[in-house]
Amino acid sequence: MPELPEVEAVVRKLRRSATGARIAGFQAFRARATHPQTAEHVEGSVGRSIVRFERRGKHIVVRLDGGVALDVHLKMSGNLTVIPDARMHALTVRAVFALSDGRGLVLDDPRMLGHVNLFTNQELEQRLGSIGIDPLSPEFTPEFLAAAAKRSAKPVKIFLTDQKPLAGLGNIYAAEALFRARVDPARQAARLSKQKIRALHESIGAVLAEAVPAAVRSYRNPGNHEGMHYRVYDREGEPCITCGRPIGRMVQAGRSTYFCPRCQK
DNA sequence: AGTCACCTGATT
DNA sequence: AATCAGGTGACT
Repeated sequence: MPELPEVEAVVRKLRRSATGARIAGFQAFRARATHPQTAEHVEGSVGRSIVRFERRGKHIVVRLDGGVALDVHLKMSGNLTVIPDARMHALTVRAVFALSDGRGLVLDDPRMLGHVNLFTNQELEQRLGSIGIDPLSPEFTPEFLAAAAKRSAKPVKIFLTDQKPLAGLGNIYAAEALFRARVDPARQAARLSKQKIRALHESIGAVLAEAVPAAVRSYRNPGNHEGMHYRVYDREGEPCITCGRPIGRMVQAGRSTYFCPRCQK
């Protein structure tokens, strides 16, 4: 279930369990798992060690020795985890990196939209070059948000989920941030007032500050869903926690946007 | 910026 | 049987 907080949780877990591990083998069970590359190409990772894990927006970057890196994207339903025995993986696992200690680093994705690619560090920079700044980084300031919004011709919800200005927000947390800032998702990003920009900047930070630890908790023990409580997402028809009126849903760019028609104007 | 395509699985 | 799903890239 990956937007920025979930990907961050995955990366933190991998850092503790797989940093320094050596890749001893690679197998893809579906061609799609390495799209647009071939499995043979990704096999170029075999024999290399994992130097560190990074997150770039919703991408997981696995730096290997020798100046190369794996780029993993989980899309809608993927997960990247370490399992105790590389041979004992679930049916939904689409690709396995066998580690030299017998464990497996696996891309698990029932929907098969996620993929893993191998690039040189240079190629990767090229590829991820268009990705925007991270809302958890110090570069994410109200001034940055104001300047980026001014350049956009899109409704603010589409602007927030476009990964080019800002990388990491998706359908859930964009809606949650807009609700907290009391901003109408359909409003043109370029038309937001200074105050609204400031409020939005603050609520993006607040939403992520709540969502990251919640995601870490739920990934720690997968059975127990101590996930975040959404204020508007997936709550169509339920009362707004602020005004009590029913939460609404509209479709923007083919995706549901949940919002309070009264609070967000 | 909207629509479809990529896929499977859960829900109506 | 039809619709929907946390993402995104390729069209139009």
